[in-house]
Amino acid sequence: MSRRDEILDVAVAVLEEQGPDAVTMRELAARMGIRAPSLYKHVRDKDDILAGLQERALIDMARHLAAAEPGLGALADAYRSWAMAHPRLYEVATRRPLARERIAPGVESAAAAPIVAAAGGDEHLARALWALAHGLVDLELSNRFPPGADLDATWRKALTGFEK
Amino acid sequence: MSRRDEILDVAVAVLEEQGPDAVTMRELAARMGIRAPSLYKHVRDKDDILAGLQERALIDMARHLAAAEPGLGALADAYRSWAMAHPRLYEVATRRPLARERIAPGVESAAAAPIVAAAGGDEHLARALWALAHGLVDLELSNRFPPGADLDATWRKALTGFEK
DNA sequence: ACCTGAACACCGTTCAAGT
DNA sequence: ACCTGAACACCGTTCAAGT
Repeated sequence: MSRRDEILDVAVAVLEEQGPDAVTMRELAARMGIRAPSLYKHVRDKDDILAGLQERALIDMARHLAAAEPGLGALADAYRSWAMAHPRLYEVATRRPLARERIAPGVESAAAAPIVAAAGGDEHLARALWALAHGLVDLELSNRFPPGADLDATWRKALTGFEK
Repeated sequence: MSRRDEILDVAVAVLEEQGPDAVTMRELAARMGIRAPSLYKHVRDKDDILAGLQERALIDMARHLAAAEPGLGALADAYRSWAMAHPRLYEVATRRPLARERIAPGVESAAAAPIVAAAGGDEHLARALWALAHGLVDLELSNRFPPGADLDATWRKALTGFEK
């Protein structure tokens, strides 16, 4: 395992245990038993670390979506459950531009593939479905729905428009 | 105009002209001709300023949505066009938990009202529509769609599922 | 090849003190 | 009532130097 991958492992741990503000160069270094400046021998800058987290999130999410049962409902469940299991990682992965030049080719399309398949190949439908799922997840993660809202029912209602 | 409102005016200007990272206590103070510590006499902390921006965004967006022609398509256009006209403000307003205790009561429901009306009072449908619009806007603002994607067509396709 | 200490240019925030 | 300077505890990052 490369030193860069070790740094990313630590970053994931800090992100999930202490939240995004705790992901500092000094904290990552401290967990590895070195000093912050040493990180720059293995990583270009902090943004490079965040791009690495984004890539990992996309890869893991792609695997999770690909493993879902056929059908729009199961895919939607998979999308939501992955996001709820990794809320901080989901935010890091989606609330910033895709670092296309820093992420291995094919990762983006692999994550999109199950959605495109569920849309029967219609790219506009696929984007609409993705936006719908993302919007629901993003608003839930930001606590924007009223406390006590029945979000299962909201998801069901949301999908009715798109079920054939 | 209260000193707090002056600070919020400056914050909006900095946000739109220089981006979110430039919204620092020192920069706001400098634009007002004072020092950063002085801001704390008029504002509790930086989060209070962000909550103020969130409130302003919701109020302005509510007015804009309420002025839309009847019908789902016009409402969706209004949502998207407000967000694209104030992209930074949209992000500040939506990418953080609603500061319910810091925002005047009624602001949240006023912003939601046009969407609930378009949903014929169905709260689940209203949330689904909101999430769909938010997801499309959020992904567009984060540059997540492929360059050159025909997003007008995506919006049209997205809404077909919900038009009666 | 990998790590360090010292340093630079920043942050948000507190507080005693000035007018 | 409003503003200030000095200070504190942080940031990301660079760089010469050490092993």
